[in-house]
Amino acid sequence: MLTNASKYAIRSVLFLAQNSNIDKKYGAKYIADELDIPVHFIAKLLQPLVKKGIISSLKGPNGGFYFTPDNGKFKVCDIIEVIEGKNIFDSCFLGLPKCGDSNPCPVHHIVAPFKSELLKKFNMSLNEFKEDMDNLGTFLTLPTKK
Amino acid sequence: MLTNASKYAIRSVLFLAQNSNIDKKYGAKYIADELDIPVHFIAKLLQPLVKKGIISSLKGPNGGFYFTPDNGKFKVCDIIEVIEGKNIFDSCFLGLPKCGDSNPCPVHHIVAPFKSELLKKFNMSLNEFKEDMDNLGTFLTLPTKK
DNA sequence: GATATAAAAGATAATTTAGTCTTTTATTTA
DNA sequence: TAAATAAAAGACTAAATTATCTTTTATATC
Ligand code: SF4
Ligand code: SF4
Repeated sequence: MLTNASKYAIRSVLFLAQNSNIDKKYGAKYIADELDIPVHFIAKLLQPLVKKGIISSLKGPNGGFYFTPDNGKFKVCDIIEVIEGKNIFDSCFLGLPKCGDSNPCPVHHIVAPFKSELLKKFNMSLNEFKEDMDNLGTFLTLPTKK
Repeated sequence: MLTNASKYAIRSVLFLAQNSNIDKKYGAKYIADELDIPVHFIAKLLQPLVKKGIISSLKGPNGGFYFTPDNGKFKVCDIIEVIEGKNIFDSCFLGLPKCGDSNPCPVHHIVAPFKSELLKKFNMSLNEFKEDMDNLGTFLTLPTKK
């Protein structure tokens, strides 16, 4: 459903949202180690996200990637869109040509509500999403690491 | 989540389950046209399914692929396993290393029940699955075609 | 038995996704 | 202003997925 690229990107952005700010930046190397992602790969992925404004970065010593309240106005969906190009939630489960509520496949009643719940979640702003994680105690970086 | 290969295979098997029997066989060409799948690709995919016993086939004139009550004892999961190699439902949504009920990611409460429902469905025998489709009026081949 | 038919088998090609490596540019600090 | 640092940019390699093409084998029918 999601490519590795998207998964990596989402986790990285959320890591920055939770742990960084303008005075506390993280290099690609650190993020890669922390989230167990190939260094060069994540470095590439973060570039377009910076360009889009979903995360911030600064070159040079004491530079790195970081997150500002402004960055938090974007949504998880935006990350996916930047990385994948477009609507990843178009192609559905069995890849039928013209299906949907009126022509449901055998798993539509399972897939459709799942999709809409997920989409609702992914349409939250990153700031909200972060709040939620704090409140619900959900994790992205696992406790075993670091 | 599922590769094209799996999707194609599932749809083809279900098509045969619904429409074929030992006296009514369908060639790869027909199936491909009907389900809008590349001919050579589906022909390749069906081979291992026959070998496994999930569908039946006969060479020569009047030959083709078909479905018997015995074939119907297999499950959708078996199709996926044959095509993909193994447990496709292992790798999860955000690809975290050590997550789960006790270390949930932000979407675990959405993904976990979806996964278990889907797995329940895919663990039904193909005979049961077929029954279900007839009863619920769900489709795989769309009415527009043929 | 010869011929036609259709699956089985195998080799190959194209595309997408994943991952790596090198060079350039911006920024800080000494 | 020189050196060090880290992102940005770009070129490249590898692997998996998707798809195509060709040859062989089994079966039915004439
Ligand atoms: S789950 Fe719904 S949208 Fe997805 S393939 Fe089935 S019918 Fe189509
Ligand atoms: S949904 Fe559950 S199993 Fe899947 S990545 Fe999140 S925590 Fe892990």
